[in-house]
Amino acid sequence: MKLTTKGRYAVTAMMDLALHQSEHEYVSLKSIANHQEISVAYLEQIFSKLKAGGLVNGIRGPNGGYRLSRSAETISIFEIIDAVDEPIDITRCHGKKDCQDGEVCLTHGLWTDLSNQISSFLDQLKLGDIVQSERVRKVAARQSMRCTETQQTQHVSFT
Amino acid sequence: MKLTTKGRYAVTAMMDLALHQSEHEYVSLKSIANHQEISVAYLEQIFSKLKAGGLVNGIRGPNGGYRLSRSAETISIFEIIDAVDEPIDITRCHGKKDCQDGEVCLTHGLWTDLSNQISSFLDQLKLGDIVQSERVRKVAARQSMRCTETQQTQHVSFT
DNA sequence: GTTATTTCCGACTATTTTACTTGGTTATTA
DNA sequence: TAATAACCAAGTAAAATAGTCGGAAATAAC
Repeated sequence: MKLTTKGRYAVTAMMDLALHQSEHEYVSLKSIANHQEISVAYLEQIFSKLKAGGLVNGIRGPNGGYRLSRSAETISIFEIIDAVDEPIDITRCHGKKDCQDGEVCLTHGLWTDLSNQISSFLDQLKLGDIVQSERVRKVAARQSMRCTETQQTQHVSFT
Repeated sequence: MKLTTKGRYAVTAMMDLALHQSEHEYVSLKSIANHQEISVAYLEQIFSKLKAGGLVNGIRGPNGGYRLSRSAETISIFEIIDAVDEPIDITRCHGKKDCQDGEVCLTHGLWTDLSNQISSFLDQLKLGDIVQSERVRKVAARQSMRCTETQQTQHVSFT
């Protein structure tokens, strides 16, 4: 798996859903866009993948929007990132194990170990855990108050 | 930190050094290039960073090349990757903690936790550990026998 | 039934990053 | 003096990323 801004946006947006879907039946992308300073168009792209991954349900029209398809406690961060970022394998030989003369490459095991390490960490972490945390609740409360402000361009460097 | 093919090449090249510096006083980039199917020019770029990071010593001229500056047991995989790949911070706000109205962003803690998780895993892993492994030794032995073969282009997808 | 809202969808584009190559210079040994 | 090999700066092609744009279809409110 890969970690890009798209993946981070996805996690942030899913947290926004988890935090606000008690207030409104469905949460619109517009409101998420306001909270998180991501364009609606880009959120659409992200949510089409989240929907394809079965993580959210969407309905159209006025008062429409999205909901989590399951409880936040059962959705892992891994699932979210995995749904939006292209899967990649960290190994040089694409997991084929025959990158060099039909044998595994020198560092094959190292990269698969690392990959597993990251995946398992993110899979243990549930959306619900993060939403629970006190700090997140505070930030969310603050964000609710300031929904329309000048957009800052975020120059993000993690690809 | 970032994980790119350059970082993987660096680790692989460092392993090659560790495996062969007992045979020759200094190991040339040419020989590494033959073993690992990386161009000498690209290896030069990588080694200039490894040298700047204090991980290797190089000397010029015939029979010249590189050596590990310390024992393989004391060099971590983290150090190697950190030396060649641009450092990046995984958080949206560049670690400033004031990405939104002077407070931390919604998922700030999540990304720093993940970043720390990855770094600590890679820092515990020493070059020596990997060289020790039986499998690696076997692959290295095989590679020693086939130093001049047609170059395969490796289409790597982990950025 | 018309209008506003919102998801849905495909294609397009600018920028950045990656993964190299090229063309030299300098040091060292034989 | 010739060969070898590190050293260095800059350039480049391809890929990936981070979006935008223009519409179409569904639904609710009026």
